[in-house]
Parts: sequence; structure tokens; C-alpha cells
Amino acid sequence: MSRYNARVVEPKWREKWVELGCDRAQTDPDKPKYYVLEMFPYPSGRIHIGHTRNYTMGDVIARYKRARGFNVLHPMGWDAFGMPAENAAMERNTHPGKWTYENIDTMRAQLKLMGLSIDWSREFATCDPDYYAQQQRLFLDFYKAGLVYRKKSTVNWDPVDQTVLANEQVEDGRGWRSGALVEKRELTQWFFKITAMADELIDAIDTLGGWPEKVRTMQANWIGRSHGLEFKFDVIDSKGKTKADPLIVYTTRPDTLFGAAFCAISPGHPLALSLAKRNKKLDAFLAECRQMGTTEEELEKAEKKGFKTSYRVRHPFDPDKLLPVYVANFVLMEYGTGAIFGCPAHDQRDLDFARKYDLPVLPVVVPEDADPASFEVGDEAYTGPGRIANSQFLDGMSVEEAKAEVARRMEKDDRGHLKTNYRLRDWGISRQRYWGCPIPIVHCDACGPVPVPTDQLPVRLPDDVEFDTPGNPLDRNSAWHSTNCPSCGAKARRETDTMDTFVDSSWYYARFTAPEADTPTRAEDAAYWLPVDQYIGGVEHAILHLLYSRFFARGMNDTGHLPATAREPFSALFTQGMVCHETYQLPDGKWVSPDDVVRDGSAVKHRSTGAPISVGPITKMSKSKKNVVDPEQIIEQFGADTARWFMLSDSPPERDVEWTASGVEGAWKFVQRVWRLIDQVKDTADDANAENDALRAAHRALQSVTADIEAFRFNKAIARVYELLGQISAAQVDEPATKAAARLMIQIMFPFTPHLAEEAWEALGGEQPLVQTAWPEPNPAFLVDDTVTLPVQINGKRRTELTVAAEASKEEIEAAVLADATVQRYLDGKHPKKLIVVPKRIVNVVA
RNA sequence: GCCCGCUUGAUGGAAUGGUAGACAUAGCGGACUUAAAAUCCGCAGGCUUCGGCCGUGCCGGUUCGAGUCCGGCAGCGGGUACCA
Repeated sequence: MSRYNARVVEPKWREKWVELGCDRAQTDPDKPKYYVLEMFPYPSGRIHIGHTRNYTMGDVIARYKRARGFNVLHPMGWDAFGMPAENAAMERNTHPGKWTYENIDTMRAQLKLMGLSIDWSREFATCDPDYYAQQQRLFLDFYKAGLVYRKKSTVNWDPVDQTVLANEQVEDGRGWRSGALVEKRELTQWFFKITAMADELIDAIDTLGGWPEKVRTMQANWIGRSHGLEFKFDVIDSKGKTKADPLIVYTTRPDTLFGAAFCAISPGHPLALSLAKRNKKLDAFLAECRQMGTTEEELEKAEKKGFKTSYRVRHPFDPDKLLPVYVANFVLMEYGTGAIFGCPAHDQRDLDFARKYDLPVLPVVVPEDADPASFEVGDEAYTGPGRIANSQFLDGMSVEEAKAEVARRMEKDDRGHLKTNYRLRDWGISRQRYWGCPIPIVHCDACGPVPVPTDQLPVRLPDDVEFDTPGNPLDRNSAWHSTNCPSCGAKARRETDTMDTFVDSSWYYARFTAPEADTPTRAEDAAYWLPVDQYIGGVEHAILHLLYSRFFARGMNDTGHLPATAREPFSALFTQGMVCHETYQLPDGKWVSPDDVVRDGSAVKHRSTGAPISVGPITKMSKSKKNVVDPEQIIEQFGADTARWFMLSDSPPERDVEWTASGVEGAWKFVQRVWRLIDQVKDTADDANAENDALRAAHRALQSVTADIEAFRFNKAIARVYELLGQISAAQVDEPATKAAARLMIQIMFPFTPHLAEEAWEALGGEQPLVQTAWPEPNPAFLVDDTVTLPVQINGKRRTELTVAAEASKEEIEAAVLADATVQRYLDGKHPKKLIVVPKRIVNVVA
């Protein structure tokens, strides 16, 4: 008996597939198309198990859809710009490009071992000048369309390294390399006007039927559309004089205006800045606020603090009421107007603030079932519905009526107006880094920022860069940034900012449809292939990457680079779970790779040094925590099919999976069992009319596996195949029907284990390779049952079961149930109160 | 903090509101073998007075019936705009 040798079989079939060119996709409007895409990888060094899980899922879909007659596009590329390459350049004294392209070579070779049916002729990296040249064109077209502008914004600044730090590079307020206290610095930066499309981006979420509900919810919440009122407070200075400039606030709760106890402005608000010029304590408070990080998480988690200014504001409807004005660290300059009024009774954060600074808490919304005279707010703000009280002309109204009435009066007095606000901020794309797509702009003293003419694109990155000093090498490279103004010809300076790498990944899916085109896209290819029919990737990209891509598709449509039919980039999205692993740390906090961890009884030690290791929480595999596993070892030992099979077998694909070494062996044993079965049945004669239990089981499996693949239930599909193998093995091996069943099983397995399936198919006498064979159809005659066994519950507990004809009516089942001995024993001669019969499902007798 | 998820045997997990634990891993027992590996067969949630009873993170609700739906809580994970 021959043993299945993956080392020989797998390369043989990969070569055959290349020879047949079956992975090549060609635009052909006469054929139905299917575009399946997995999120492309960052070339970090080596493929990790999370990648392979992702690509295997896409490959199952791609192979299945081809077998179903679709013209399939399944490309691969590299998200190749980014910070790690610069870090590697500094650490290894190499060039980011060299490091990146070497990584790509390694990872491409690893991916090819997986037997993925990818059209490699379309491969590109985002750091290829051919790619970023087209991206620069898109930037300029967006610029001309008014989707790009400059404004000041804040960055993390490392005063020692003299460089901008990413949020990830700030640890406890200090730079990760220098250890210096990080400062905030204002820079003029480039922005994409994504907020201009906020309404469309949120409204179109309803059209994304193929997306998971959770992602749609996250996107809607991220955009965060709110309807409220923007209005003016008159400002009174410390001498009691009314200032010329009012304080403009935004609120979603104008109904609670009479409950206002204070106003709060952002530390970045112009009023705060001007007051600080004359108040050292306030200046110190603003400095303290600047010490906080730039991340939303840090700002929100920080203790809520306020600084009471000498100014007050006059209540718009109650001129005698003056409210104190605080500068508060939790008010964001980016949201609304950077100023709010606080109503402690009906907002938890305002309540906490009021308790801390001893401000009055006046309830103005009273729940329907409470007494307005005695209703009070304790430690919890009341945010529910109710009747307005303590609010003059609003008293007795509902919340909605009061909102409308306040807005009406404000508009009449020209004091305010209804306004829709978004949590979404414009997309800042400027990065003060080398390894990114240069922003194609020249700064001229006379002309201002001038676009680089299209015929001068791409603005190429210079090769001669040094990474021995921190900071942006482009900034120091005067040979590169010195140029002449394209408009007036005077001496000018190139923009040295490069683009956020999210820009690169926002349109790559479109570039795959015509990767060699000398324009960003080619109309006929884009029109045929787009949108992507199935996009697959990690849920960690649920918001930013996907939202930016949705914005880009619209921008590209508006600038003529995509058809209107591709205004949404991805018809269907599948978010696969992450591959997680335990984390390991040495006593000094250094992370340790799983390969370097050994267990000695209950003790966990470092393999070479024997140092004790603490086992940390199971988190997503990441380079920074070193908890990564190398799939190549598994492929070398067991073959790609075993790895593919195992990867999809245990966890449902949308769920996180904890990687443990056990289980691969099981998959490998399965592969061997399949091969033994093929060996046993391959010489049996064929008979077109054959029939047995094994063949019936195979047709049923075909039906359920087909449904499982369509629904991304790969783990269930695999469980079904395990079951089928058992059923076929139990049959007479020399019956023609058993061979037919085995043949069907092989076809079912093909998308999962393509090399094994091809080899087995050939052994079973398949006329052409499975890559050229259509997906089989189940024989309906094999799918029907004559009888069905129903569980019988008595008072909701299963007591017995009943076998009836599959087509038995409700009445027939009821009669059979009442005649059943067990049922009669429980009923004890009485009539059941109720008899619930769900045909083909269950019977419940309520005694 | 906020937004979004997840929680079922020793482990990964299965279950259109309808028999909880399919399938697999680890385990135990057996067959084959001089022996081992490999392979094959079987057992397997807990408790039990052997009638049953309990059991899907915790508390409560809806229902003839809840792992599944609703309300609350806890723990864990993802995102939080310069990691990709």
C-alpha cells in the first residue's frame, strides 16, 4: 500500500496548475465574474499563521467559485510602506526598501507553498514606484476636486530624538527610544475631507447587506452623526462687562438648558488661550493638559479636571442666571465647537464634574412615574424620557417637544440653529517619515503649495538616505527637496511629508483589476471586476481601513477613476477571527517567542538560559509581543494540505482561535486515512447505476458542505467530511457505489486540500484535473428520508422518541403520541392540557 | 472611559426558539504485534437511593419549550483616528 507523500505530490500539482494557467484571471464580459480578496499582508519578515488562515479561507472560496463556473479574480500584493521598515533600517543599518523587498521574496515563497490559487501575474507592492505614482495622481485629482486641504494639528513630539512619534511609540508619556517626556506640537498637515462624505458613508451602511452587522454598527457609531443645536452664550468678563465675542456651544440636549450649571471649554479653545496669557495658573493648567497623550483612550480615561475662569456666561432665557466658565480637560477641540454647557442632572460626566466642583444639580426632566416636586438626582444622572420641569416655558413638555421649542426660539432670536454633527474627523494623512508615498506638492514662497504636474510623476523617494539620525530623512535631504516651482519657476521646496499607509491600502483592490495600467485604473477592467464580491480580513480593520476604503471609492468615482457601480468597494465582507497565542515574558519584562519556551512540569523556562518565564494573557499574535508561530515548519513536516485542513477545521472562521500545536497531527492522520481509502477503492469497476449507503451519505454531505462553504462555515464542512469518511469506510470497499462515494468526497475536499484531491482524483480515473472540473450536484433521489424520528417532550423534558413516516400529518403524529406507552404513563389517564407538534422537529406534551 | 464582540465537557467546538455536547484533539479500555509505532474497535458532562436529578459565565424575565430572545452584571478580547 502506498503512503501519501506530500513532499512529492504537492510540488507536482503546483507545477501542473501553473502550466495550465488556471489561476490567471482575464476580463471577459461574457462570463460571470467573482472577485475574492483577502486583506494583503504587511511584509514584516515571515508569513504567520494568521495570514495563512486568512488566505486559505479566500482560496477555498476562490476554488469553489471557479468550480461553480465563475471567472475568478484572486490576487495578492504587499502593503509595503510603513514604520517597521524604518525601524529595521535603523536597527540593522540597512535600507527600508531592501529590507522590505527581501521580506516580500521570503513571504511570497512561503505563500506559494500553501497552494493558493492566486493570480501572481497581478502582484505588486505599494512601495513600487509604479503603484505610488498612480496614488500621487489620485492625490492630485482629489486635491483638484476639493477633497484635500491643509490645517494645523497636534502630533507627539520627542524633544530628544527630534522626531514625531506614532501613538504606539509613546509608552507612559515617554518616547520609546529616548525615554524623554513626549510633548505635543502643532504642525500644518494634509487632510482628506472624509467628513464631506459623512452622511453618505453612514446612510450607505444600510446597503451593505453582505457585511457583518457588528461592523456596520461600529462604522455607524464611529461616524457618530448627532442632531443638535449650536448657539451663543453672551460672555461676561471679571468686571461684569459683556464681551464682544460670544461663546458658541453645541449640544444634543437643548431641552435641558434650564438645568445648565456651567460651561466648559477645551484647553485648545481660543478663549482659554487668550485667558491664559494673563493667568499663570490657567497657563499651567493648559500645560498640564498638553502633557496628556493624543489618544482618545488616554483623554477619556484621565481624571476629569476643570479650571474655573474669571468669566461667566449669561443664560440665554434667564438673564439673571450667570454660569461659571471652566476650562475642562475632557472637552475636545475637534468635536462640535470645543465648548459645551453642562447639565449635571442629566449627563453622568457633567454630574461627576458638578459633584467635584460643588455645582448645583437641578433636575429638569422628570420621569413620568415620579413626582416633579420631590424628584432628585443622586449619584446617577437621569438620561431617560420624561416631562420637563423647573424650566419656565418648557414645563410639561416632552423631551422632544422641548428640544424643538428651544431650537425655535433660538432661531427666532438669531441666537442659534439646528446642526448635524459628526464624531468623525477629517483624515490626517501627513507623516513626517521617509518610507511612504511622497505627497506630490511643491511649496513656493510666491505661489504657495503647487501640485506637481502629472507629467513629472512619480515624485520618487531618494535612494540616498541615512537613518543614523532620528527624524525625517527627507527633511535633511536638500538635494532631494530643493526644486523649482512648477508654476513660476522660482526656487522652491518639495513637500517632505509622506502619506499615511492607510492611503496605500484604500485603493489597492481597484489596482488589482489592471495593475499594469498607466492610469490608476482602466475603465473596462474596473467596470467588469468591481466591486469586490468577497473581502476577507481581520476584524481589527473593522473601522479605519474599511471606512477609508469606502471614502476612497467615492473619491475615485467622483474623479472619474471608478464607475458609479463601484461606489462601495466591497459587496460582502467576512471578518475572520484572530489567531491568538499565550504571551511569555522574562522577569525584566522582555517578550519571549513560543519557540524559546520550555515547560518543565509546572515551571516555565527559557529554552537556552533557563530563566523563569511568566505566562501572560492570550492575545492576538503580534511581532511586538513575539507570540507568533511560523507556519512553514508545519508545511515542511506535514504538507500544505494538512496545514490548510487543520487551520479551518477547529474554530469557526469568524472566531478568534488560540493556536496550540496539538491537532495538526489529527489532520495529518486524516489525510493518510483518505489516501488509504482511495488506495482500497481505486481499482473497483465503475457502475453508473450503483447505489449504497455510502453513496447516499456522500450526496447528503455534498449538499450540506456546499451550503457550509457558501456560508463560511468551514469548520462544519470539515466535520461533515470527517463523518463521511467514517461512513464510506464502513461500506463494502469493493462496491462500485463506494468508489463513486469516494470520488464525490474528493471533489468536496478539493477547495480545502487541493493537492491531495488532485492526486486522488487522478488515481480514481478523473479525466481532467479538478481545477478544470465543475462542482458536482447532489442527486435529489438520495436526499429524501422515508421516516423521521421525533423527540417527545413531556412538560419540556425529553422522555421518549417516536418514529413516524416523513410525510405524517399533525393529526397522525398526535394520535401516535397519545398511544405511546411512555406518554400514557406520564399522563396517568388524564388528557394533556396542550399538545404541541412541530412536524419533522419535536413533540411537546403539556400535562 | 467610550464603541463592538465573545463566554457551552479536560480542550477546539456543534445545535432554523425544538433531543445540549455532532465532529475533532487529549484521555482511558480493548484488538492486532515478541514489543513498539501505525491501524482498527469501544468508553467518556456531573451527581444518583438507578426512579431520576442537575448542567451552556452570573442574576432575573418572556415562552409549551431558551445555549439561542429581552433586561441587568462579571470576566476576556478588538478598536479608539500616527501599529498595520
